[in-house]
Amino acid sequence: MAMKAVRARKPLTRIQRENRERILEAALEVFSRHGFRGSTIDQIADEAAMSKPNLLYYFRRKEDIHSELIHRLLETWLAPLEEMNSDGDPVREIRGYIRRKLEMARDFPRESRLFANEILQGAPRIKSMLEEELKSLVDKKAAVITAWMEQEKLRPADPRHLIFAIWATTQHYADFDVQVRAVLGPGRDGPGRFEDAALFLEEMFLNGLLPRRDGLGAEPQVQ
Amino acid sequence: MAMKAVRARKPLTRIQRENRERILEAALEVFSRHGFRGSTIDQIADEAAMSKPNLLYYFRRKEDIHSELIHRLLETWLAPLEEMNSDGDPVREIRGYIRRKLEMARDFPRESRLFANEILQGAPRIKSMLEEELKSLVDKKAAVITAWMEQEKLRPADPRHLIFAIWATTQHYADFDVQVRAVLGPGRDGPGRFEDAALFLEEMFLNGLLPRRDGLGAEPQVQ
DNA sequence: ATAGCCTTTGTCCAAACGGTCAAAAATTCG
DNA sequence: CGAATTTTTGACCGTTTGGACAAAGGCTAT
Repeated sequence: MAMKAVRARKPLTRIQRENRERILEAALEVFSRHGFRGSTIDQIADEAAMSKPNLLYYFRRKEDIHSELIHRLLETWLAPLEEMNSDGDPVREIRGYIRRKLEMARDFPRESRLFANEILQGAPRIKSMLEEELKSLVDKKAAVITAWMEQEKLRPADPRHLIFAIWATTQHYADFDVQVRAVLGPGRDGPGRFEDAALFLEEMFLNGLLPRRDGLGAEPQVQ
Repeated sequence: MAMKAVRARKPLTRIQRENRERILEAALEVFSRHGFRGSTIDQIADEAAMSKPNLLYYFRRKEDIHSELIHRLLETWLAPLEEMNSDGDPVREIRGYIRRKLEMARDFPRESRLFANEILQGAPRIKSMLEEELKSLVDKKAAVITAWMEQEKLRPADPRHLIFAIWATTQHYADFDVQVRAVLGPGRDGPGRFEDAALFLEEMFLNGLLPRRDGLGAEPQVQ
């Protein structure tokens, strides 16, 4: 009986490392546009310039590729929030978080869309991770924000909805990129788009839309 | 002589009206979860409790169903922004817009996800509508907001990015519902979720996070 | 060089897919 | 009623899909 080696714990060869990366890169491109069900192995193989059986030599099932992508993504995804430091200046920390998330939307739009696709479809593959890891991280950071508010360094507000708002506004520039470009039009569209967004969001989250009533007239200084 | 539009060939029968609605309702459920490519006619027929050939008697192609849904949606979708009135009080108008959008996220989450799916996939079917109708509506309302800012009724800010921020934050509660629920957990989750969101967003958009420095309230002076 | 493993490919398959069609069943209408 | 029309269905078709497999082609260490 010919034994098919169980690809379990052997170290990866150079070719294996290279080709797995090529496949994951191609799969990110495809999955992020069409979602899991809307993507085909043929599309991915095509994108990776590889034959389908060859691709299936590296990943036995379509789902394995998707699973690997999603799991890698989550680490990266939580990092910016992890970085928010309870010892820092609240305004600086929140501004930094907004900036980091916006940079991720700019530099990793496919990852953002991959994630959005998964959530839109009901997060069938990562629901438990959301309920455990993500929830506990948000709980932790919500407590930090609440403490800041109790020290009256920030206005009182629901910290969880604040986090949602930061997620929503920043990821919007990756996930709804087509719409953003369409609305801004060829004139206003361009690389400066993210700079404008950053300026707007920082101002918005910190000061809101109401005119200031302190009679000082200057923009708010942050320590 | 002008001819009657092709459309008006025959009036729909009662059964046609009923079944077309049943199909569209089922298709909304399916498309909003899986996107166009990820959905199958069988799924939709199943959801509508109808045989596939029967369904195809009412809509010749899968794309026709999707197209009908998307076109119906867009009218509803633009309405809340249309309602924003340049004669009204800016704060009241913006607050009203946020509230209306949030109500839509609460009452029509499937429509929101259908739209999100379409945009995520690059808006292949509605790109031109975004560039024309949506863009011109946003341009119009951006001008209104700009005027408010010039009258110093609002702080100066990019009106288009403000509109994006309102879209993003409100639609988030429909599109990322699974994530929101997971993070809030069984305790904080519930119908009150949207009420909390509304309170947070209104406060956030209008006042921001910084403590007030107008010396009128009980909060401490900084500097 | 050559044995032994790693990699690639052509071929194949069963299921799922979008869609057709003719005929049966139900409805409408004179 | 019965005829005309509309609605429903089972059977079917060509294509696409995820995946299996054995055989062929490379690579590398001895």
